[in-house]
Amino acid sequence: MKYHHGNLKEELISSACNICEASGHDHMSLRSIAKEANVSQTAPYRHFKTKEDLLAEVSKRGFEKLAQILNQASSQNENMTAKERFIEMGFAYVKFGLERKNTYDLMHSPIIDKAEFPELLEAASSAFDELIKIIAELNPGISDADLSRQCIRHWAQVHGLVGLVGDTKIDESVGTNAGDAMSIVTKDLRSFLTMALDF
Amino acid sequence: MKYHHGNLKEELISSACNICEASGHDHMSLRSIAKEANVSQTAPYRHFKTKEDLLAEVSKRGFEKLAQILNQASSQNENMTAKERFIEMGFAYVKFGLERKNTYDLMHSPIIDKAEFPELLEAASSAFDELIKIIAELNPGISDADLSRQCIRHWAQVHGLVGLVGDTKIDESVGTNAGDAMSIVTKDLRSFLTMALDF
DNA sequence: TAATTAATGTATTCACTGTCAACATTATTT
DNA sequence: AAATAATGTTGACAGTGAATACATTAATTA
Repeated sequence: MKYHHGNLKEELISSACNICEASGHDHMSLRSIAKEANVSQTAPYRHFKTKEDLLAEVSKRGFEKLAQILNQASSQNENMTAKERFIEMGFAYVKFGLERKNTYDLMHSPIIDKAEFPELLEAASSAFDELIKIIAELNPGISDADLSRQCIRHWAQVHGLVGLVGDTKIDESVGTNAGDAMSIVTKDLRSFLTMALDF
Repeated sequence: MKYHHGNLKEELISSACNICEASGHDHMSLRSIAKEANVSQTAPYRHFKTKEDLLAEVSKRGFEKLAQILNQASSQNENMTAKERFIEMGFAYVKFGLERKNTYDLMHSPIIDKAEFPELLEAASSAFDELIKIIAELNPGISDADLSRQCIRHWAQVHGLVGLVGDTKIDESVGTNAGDAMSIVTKDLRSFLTMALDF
């Protein structure tokens, strides 16, 4: 085995992404990440100033993936109406958030101060821009202020839904009112979104 | 100073609430909590099986406070229409989430497995029930399934908004599209909610 | 009331964490 | 070829949640 790894930074990020998705970011230690790359516990410090730096990179990739997924959802199926593509984006968003919940949690975790990571900020913003595009297309001639309001409104709708479902998913078995309500939604997510994202 | 504290459990919870609100739940150690109560580092283990138990208690109090705030928002001002009271509830919800963001984050943090804490589950559910009441009042004769859908929809709306604003608050200064949009919303939150929570 | 027991506190220790400083090896530049 | 920068390792540090064994006080019971 050679002393210099050659591609350690990339492998650390990839390991971090895997561990995060598999176990959640709170079960994520630099040591375990380093071990998965067969490298000493302090090797990551040659590539990341702090653990937060590495987490920010994982978060950034999450936002990039999300932006890509949203773009796909709206750009493929050109035969659909703008509104249908909008619903598809909403569906893709919630699907992403639920299927990759641990990553999604990290992306919105307060342990990463986004203001300190301009690239992360930009990745998040570019995902948001996908939403702006479709909403603008759906509302020709809308004012900038109203466009902003509608984007926030719909973004908050899907973002909140991911959080709620993720929170209450297990509760279904317990049988609280909230849990019951949630199962009704998740059983037909697309039709729920068609209702919730209506204007 | 006497050996037995007398009211340690309650003081630990209250200290934990304070530290959580002041510094966020990730800067919250059992040791610091114990120190604030002038007690040894292992004393909390006589009252809480694990740290998660204590955090769950803090979270529970947060949900209780939230339920109380929502109830107040709808029950005071009997002169308002149901719809106006509904908007007031939404406003009170977002206000709570933003003003006590660290507590709100803990309440929705995945580090606490709500399924393991029935009392926490019930506190969260009782906050949700406040929403059910007003939505049912607003839609007389609504089916149970539709009632669920509307509750989830509006709950997700305000929950998502708290998350988004909390996430992007600092970004305003950076001037991303998302940050700009957010400031438009927060400058007149009540009118935004009047739009976003409309049917 | 006196003795026993349960409740509630402390001291010590453990494995694990992020991080730093000092040192080793290899790649790159001069 | 020599000097330097990049990238790796070892060992240590303080802080963490938690377990164990022990000390003190409160509550129960004979």
